[in-house]
Amino acid sequence: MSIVQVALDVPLPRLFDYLLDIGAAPEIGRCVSVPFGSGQKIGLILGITRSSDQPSEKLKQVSQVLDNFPLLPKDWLALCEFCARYYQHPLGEVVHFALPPLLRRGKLPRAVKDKRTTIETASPKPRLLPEQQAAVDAIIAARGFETFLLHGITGSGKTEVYLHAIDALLQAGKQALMLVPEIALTPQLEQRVAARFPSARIVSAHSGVANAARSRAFLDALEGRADIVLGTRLAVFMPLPRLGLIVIDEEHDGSFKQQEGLRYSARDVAIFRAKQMNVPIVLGSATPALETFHHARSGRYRLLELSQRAVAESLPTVSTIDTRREKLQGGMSQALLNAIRTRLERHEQSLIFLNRRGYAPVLACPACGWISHCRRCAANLVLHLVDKRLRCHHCGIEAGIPHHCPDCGNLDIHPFGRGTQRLEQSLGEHFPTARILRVDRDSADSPKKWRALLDTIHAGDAEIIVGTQMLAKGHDFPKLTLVGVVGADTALFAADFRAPERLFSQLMQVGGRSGRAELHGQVLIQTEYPDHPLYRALADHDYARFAAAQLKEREQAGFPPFTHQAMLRADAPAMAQSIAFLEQARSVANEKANTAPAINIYDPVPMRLSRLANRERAQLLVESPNRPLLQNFLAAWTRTIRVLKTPRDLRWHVDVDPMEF
DNA sequence: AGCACGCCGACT
DNA sequence: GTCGGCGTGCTC
Repeated sequence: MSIVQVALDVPLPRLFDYLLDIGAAPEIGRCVSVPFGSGQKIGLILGITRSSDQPSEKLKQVSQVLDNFPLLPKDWLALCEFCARYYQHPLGEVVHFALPPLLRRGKLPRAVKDKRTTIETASPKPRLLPEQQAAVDAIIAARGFETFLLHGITGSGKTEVYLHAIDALLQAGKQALMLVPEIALTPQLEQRVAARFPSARIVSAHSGVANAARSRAFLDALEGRADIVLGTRLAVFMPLPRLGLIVIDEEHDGSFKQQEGLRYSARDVAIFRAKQMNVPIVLGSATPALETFHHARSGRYRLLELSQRAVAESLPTVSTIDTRREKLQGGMSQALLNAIRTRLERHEQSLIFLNRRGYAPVLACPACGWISHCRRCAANLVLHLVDKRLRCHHCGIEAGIPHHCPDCGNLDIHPFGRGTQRLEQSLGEHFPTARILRVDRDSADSPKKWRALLDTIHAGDAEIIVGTQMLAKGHDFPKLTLVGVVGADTALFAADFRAPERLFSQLMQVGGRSGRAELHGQVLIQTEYPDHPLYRALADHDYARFAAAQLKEREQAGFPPFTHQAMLRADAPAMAQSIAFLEQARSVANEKANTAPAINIYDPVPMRLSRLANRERAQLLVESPNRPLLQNFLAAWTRTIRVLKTPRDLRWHVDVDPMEF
């Protein structure tokens, strides 16, 4: 008779001990069915012991060992353990999250015949430019774990580098894991990979894959039948016994961070995994995350540059339109209107890119350029209209709303970025006969509608497209030669310190949508800050200069990657409850932090009201320049918070390396 | 998170 | 007298 420690899908940060009779040999990684409370649950054996902390009369018997289930490998379990520890999430929940839904419920998918379509002749391997070849050679030559940053401008052929590296790997009998952002996982990419490796078994893992297929893909990967796993962030949990290479395409993309439940960053988990499995990992982007670029500069990652375009297209001309001296017409300048008119005459397409993602509104003075800045830290104050206060989302300091500009006395101060709302109507008024298409979350709220909109654009049935970030990536519009950018300045002075980084990346991508070999592309950015370094760097297509300037600012301000952060968030029916909980959590944190110096605990801050009715959210930031220290602190802190008495309808979570402010 | 137990209001 | 509201406490 032995005792097994079982991970169960319950939000409790511990394992549960069960008796297992001698008839079945206990194995770590084995699925079991156990009695739990009044019911029955599926669990995973993570430990085997002789004794238990629990009194022996409380121990129940394992009901059934699911030995027709594959044994989950040790490295996969270690990956789950890492995530549980790093993201302060119950291990049982992590293990179950990492399993596909069918297996999670103790069911095996029905076996299907291998319906891999045999393609007659593999699609040819294009010749590589010297830079691409050098990158491929460096990746192939890696002995064990090494992190590469493949920094390549739009059109420089990053995907070809991945495919060549994967090719070399497959020939060595290894498996490859390739992660792509949510939206980018289009059938096109799957087809391209499939056409390139006709004899390889490729499996997909993303939310669009049905449950049974996802479970089969998981088993194919686990049992070594799959050669290439292609998927979104959740694919980072696919077990791969012969893993030889990990690729993260568009590594800067926000969709690699899960924003609920287990708040993991698939990019960071993948790096851990590469290290654990001692294999190389390639992070690819035209605009790497500043964290990644910082590591590449410091030599921790190896930088591979692709500076030449592999395709016969020139980069678009990027310039700014100074809107300070001009009365805008429905949010648009005369220069932008003229540029659109020219495109209409030439039967080319224009895209008006609206930057109106939910950036927290900051108060600004249009006369002198004053911005509501926090005097305690490097962040900007956010306008909360509900209670007419200005608040710092970083440190929590508050102030009233000034009646006039504190610098120049101007009475007409208002939230930044106002005035882009009317843009669509006003386009219609200026160009009454033009076919205008709006693409945003409302007009493209289903994949079907989104598809239809893209088809309309491709068919050339739209002359002016008005859209948000949705249009920035993944699609080529052959007749598009003008991108007008409106409302970009909000990101320069947003409360979120990552906003400029995202803006740069988006504008770089959206600019890449315009122009072809024979049709030169143009990007026009309307701004009140035409000399801002971000726009200047963009005009020069100089990511490195922009990144260096941003990193300098981040270092001075003490923001990531020069510090590590975690956010405690709470939501409850009333803001007062959320704040009260965070205050309580802060006071117990302060006690702990006394023994751990170099941990900064800020004040609770109400978040701007969430659209979800009747829940009000607040957050509390914790920082440390020392990651292990922060980790230890968080582990002890969450243990204490869990036993605090809280209102029934209050929920809280910890977000490690948060991306939302 | 479920799910049971438990102690106070309107009902076949 | 009971059915049922959801507060609180436990799950090896």
